[in-house]
Formats: sequence, C-alpha cells, structure tokens
Amino acid sequence: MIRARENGPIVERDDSLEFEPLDQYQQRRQNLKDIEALGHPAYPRKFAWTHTPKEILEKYAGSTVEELESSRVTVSVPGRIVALRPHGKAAFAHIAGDGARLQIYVRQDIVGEEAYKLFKLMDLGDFVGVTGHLFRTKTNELSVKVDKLELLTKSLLPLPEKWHGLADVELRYRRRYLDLIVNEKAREVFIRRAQIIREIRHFFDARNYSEVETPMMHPILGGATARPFITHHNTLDMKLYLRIAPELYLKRLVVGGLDRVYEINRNFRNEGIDAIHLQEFTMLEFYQAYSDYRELMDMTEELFRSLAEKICGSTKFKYEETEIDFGHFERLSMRDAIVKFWPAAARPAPTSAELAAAGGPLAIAERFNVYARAQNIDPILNVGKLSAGELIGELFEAVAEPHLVQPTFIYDFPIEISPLSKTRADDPSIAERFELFIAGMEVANGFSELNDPIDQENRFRAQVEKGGHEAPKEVDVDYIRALSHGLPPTAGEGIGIDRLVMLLTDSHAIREVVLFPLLRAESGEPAAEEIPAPGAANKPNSAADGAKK
RNA sequence: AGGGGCGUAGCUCAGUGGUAGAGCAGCGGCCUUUUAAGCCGAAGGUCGUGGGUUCGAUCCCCACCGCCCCUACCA
Repeated sequence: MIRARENGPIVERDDSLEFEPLDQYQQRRQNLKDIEALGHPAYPRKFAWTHTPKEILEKYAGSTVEELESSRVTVSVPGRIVALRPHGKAAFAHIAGDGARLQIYVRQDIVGEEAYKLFKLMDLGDFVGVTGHLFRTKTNELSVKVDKLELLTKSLLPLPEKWHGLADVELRYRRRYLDLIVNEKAREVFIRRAQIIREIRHFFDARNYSEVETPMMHPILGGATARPFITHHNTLDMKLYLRIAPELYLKRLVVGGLDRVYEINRNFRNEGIDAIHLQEFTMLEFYQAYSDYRELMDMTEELFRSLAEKICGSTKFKYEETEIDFGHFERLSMRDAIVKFWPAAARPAPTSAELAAAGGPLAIAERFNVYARAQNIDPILNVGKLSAGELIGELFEAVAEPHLVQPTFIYDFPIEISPLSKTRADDPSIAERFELFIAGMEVANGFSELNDPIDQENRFRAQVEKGGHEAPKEVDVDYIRALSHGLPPTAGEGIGIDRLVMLLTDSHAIREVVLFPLLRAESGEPAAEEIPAPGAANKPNSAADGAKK
C-alpha cells in the first residue's frame, strides 16, 4: 500500500470511499490538506501527556482561582474536540477523554499566529493535544489556557448534532462508536458492564475456581433445549452447531478433577429477538463439586449483593421506576409460588397438596383456563397433552412469574422440565433446581447436577424420542461415558450476564447492554457472501450507508 | 410469524393534493472569558424504495425495505 502522506501530498485515488455528509467530508479533506501544507502531520504517532481530562477535573476540582494563579499547574492533555466556540482571535473548546470533558482556551496572542492558523483548520471531532496551565474562567470553570497545541488525529466526519445528540435507536446501534462519543449513558453502561464482569471474576477466583474456555462449536447439541444455529466445517466436512450451552463440557471437566470451574462466554440460540432475548448472549456458568443447589442459592445471593454494592454503591437500586433490593432474596418452591400468586378471581386457590396429587395439575390448569378465557388472558394451550410437571411449569409462568419483581428464587422444579437435574431424595417427581427471577426476568438457573449415568441416559433417550425441533437429535454418548467414569456430587448454575447488566444499569432492552447488536443489513449494503475476496479488484461496493455511489 | 407505529436537509424535528421549512452542524464575514456563544450572509433535499389514483403526489391507495413497540417461542 502506498503511504506517501508523510513525505508529500496525499495520494489521490478517484475510487476511494467518500461519506455523507459529502460537503462536510470534502471540506474536512480540504482542511486536512491545508494542515499538511502548513507542515503539520495530520496523523502523528504519539503525544506525551501528563493528565487525561478526567484526571485534571478530579485532581484540581477544589483548586481556587488564587491557588491556580499563585502556583501554576502546567499540564499536557489529549482529547477529542467535542465543542467549539470561536471568538475571532480566541476560542473556547471542550475536549473529551477518559469519560470527561475539559474546557480549553486558545488565544492567538499566546499560541502565536502560526498555531492559531492550524487551530482554525481544526474541526469538531478532531483529536488534539494541548499544553498549558490551569485557570478558572469568569464562570469559575476549570480550564486550560493553551500555550501549545497540536493536532493528534484529523476527523473527516462530523459528530452528531450537539444538543439532541444521536437519538435514532437504529443509528445508535449501527454506529455505536458515535453513540459512545455522544451519549454519556451509553458509555457508562459499557464501563459498568466491564466492571461487573471483572467483579464476577474476582468473586470466583477468590473461591478457588478456575476460569475455562470450552468449545463454542459443537458436533452434538446439548445442555439446554433451544433451536441452534448450524454451520459447516470445510476441512473436516462436518456439521457443527453453535453452542446453546457449555454445560455438558463443563461437567466433563469436573469429571476430570477440575472441581470448581467457570466460563463466561457466548451462547447462540436461533430463536426470537425481543427486549430480553438476542441470538447471542453472554452466560456465566459455574460448577462446584461436593455441593448442591441450596448452597448455590446462598452463593448467588452473596454474588448479587456484592455486585450491587460495588457497582451501584448499595444493595438497593432503581430499575424501571421500581426500587430493587438485593438485600433480601425471597425463596419459594414452584408449587408454593403458584399458590401464593393464584389470582383472586380464579377461586378456589389450589393447595400445594393438590398440585402434588395425581391429576391435580390438570384440574388446576383447566380451572385456570376457565378464568383466563373469562378475563381474556392467554390460556395454557394443549393442557391434555402436557405431563403433570409441564403443567406445573406452565401454571407457574402464567400465574407467578410476572409478579416476581424483587429477587426471588423459585426452587423444586418438576422433573419433566429439568432433564439434567438430580431429583429430590424424598420426591422423585421434583428436581433439585432453582431459577432466580428479578424484575420479571429469569436471570439465573441452577441445580444439583444429575450424575447417575443410567438415569441421564434414560432421560436423554426420552428427549430424543419425544422429538420436536428444540429437542436433541441424538444422545451425547461421550457425555454418558464421562458420567460413567464418575461425576462427584456437583452443583452448577448459569447466570445471564446481559440481563444482570440490564438490572445494574437500569437498561430496559438487552440491546442497550450489547455493543453491536445484530441488525438487518441495510438495503443496498452487500450481503456477506457478495463481498469480493481480498486481492480481487475490489472497489468497495456503494455502501448504502451514505458512501458515494 | 401476527397486530400497531415510524421513515422529510448530515443530526433533531415541523409541514401541505399545487415541486419544501426551522434549529443545530457545515461554508463566507465580524467578534480575545464563552459554554446549545452571538450577529450578518449564502448554500444545502430523488420527502425510505417501487408502482397506482390524479391535470398534478412528499401528502391519498397498494407493495416492498428498514427500525421501534406489543403478542407468540426462547434465557
């Protein structure tokens, strides 16, 4: 590639990309040329800085006008120009860096005519490095009086409108980089997301867990019920599934003697997309030998409480106008939850004993459906075809789940909907499993792992026989083999990181906490397979996105 | 997938069956303590795309594309 810029004029190519707004893009290209003509590189290599804007604002927040005058503080600070208020031969600007905005004051009589000429060729969005001393303006704003100023990177495209910012949701996701520059809230969400994941790692590392990475492309589907993405490996000529869960691999590791493992990584499910579902999502899964589901509930409570304290500064925080409190976690068995939240208008309310009795769940589901139809609520479909356990699951979702705003563990699930969990010693119809609900969302799912290989094989076979596009197509024989070698009593849990981040950042859509959520290709944008291979004469296609035709 | 909404200047938005408007950004001019700086001036548009109705469509109708919301499956 030709890199002639440093030694001479820009190499002009008539097929290079241009972007909307074209007039502003061309204007900035011209400014760039003029800057280079003045002898300033537009893309220099580094800048020796002493502070970030944020550091200055924090460190000198308390310094008074007099203090800054009597003992001069000289700083060199880099940042992106995000506001510009020129006044002829002087100008105020704000530069952004490290999440803060610092005002700078540039005067021709201080920086000199030459530098001021350069400054006037700078545009909103350019990166600059300034050296000067701190002072306070008439309005007492801590600012840098610039002695020296250099361009650190020329920006060829303008920033979004300064007052409204970037409000279009689609554009915010497609051009997340602009969203991050302009919208404080977006930046904060992702900084917090990083903190949350860091704290989770600390939490588990401190408990002697090992972080592991297991395959994301699986030859056999397993570990959850969900429709997969399917792909193909050319060299091995092999059908592969993007993983829907890491579970079966992680438990193999416990068989292998890694008694405490966790993995934070993506799962992929080829299903619906809405405010709390995406085709790829980040899951924390962890497994602990010689433990059971009750211990995990305690541990989850501890984890969530410490996260809220560290991230939000308190166990209480606001989510969608309600205060969520991680100081207390309710625990209800699934049957008790149905009893507790049974709608008053659907009397008589069932009892726990009735739910446990033969034929009970069916009778109760039918009672619910009478009520639901009268109230014009969605009834439970196909009640006749569902097992008692499935009916209990359906009843729970219909009756109780929407009410679970404060953190609530629902435990003791029907065995039929928990194919990987151990049953209770005193009741083989119930699995030692729980889910944690907060703000109506399921955020965690844990259980005492089924480690009886014969039982597990039977349950796998039953699933395969039952069929359906979400059911596994074949028994994972190697997993049964691993269990046959012996999985110690183990408890395992998955926590949806995206949803947890939603809660702790008061974000009401999962896409708000994912950096580049998938959107449909813009019309006119080349589909993936149409993009020419590198090396081919590849004048880039007319990216619809505003690029020149 | 079904129902509803939206799509107008680079951005945020008005608007009308008779060929289009504001603020901000950009351009030219004035301006050395401003902070949505100010003042003056000029420019900027295939009104999402394609059909149809009409003398005439950005507006009415149909289809398509994209985004958002709700409902159904899923964590």
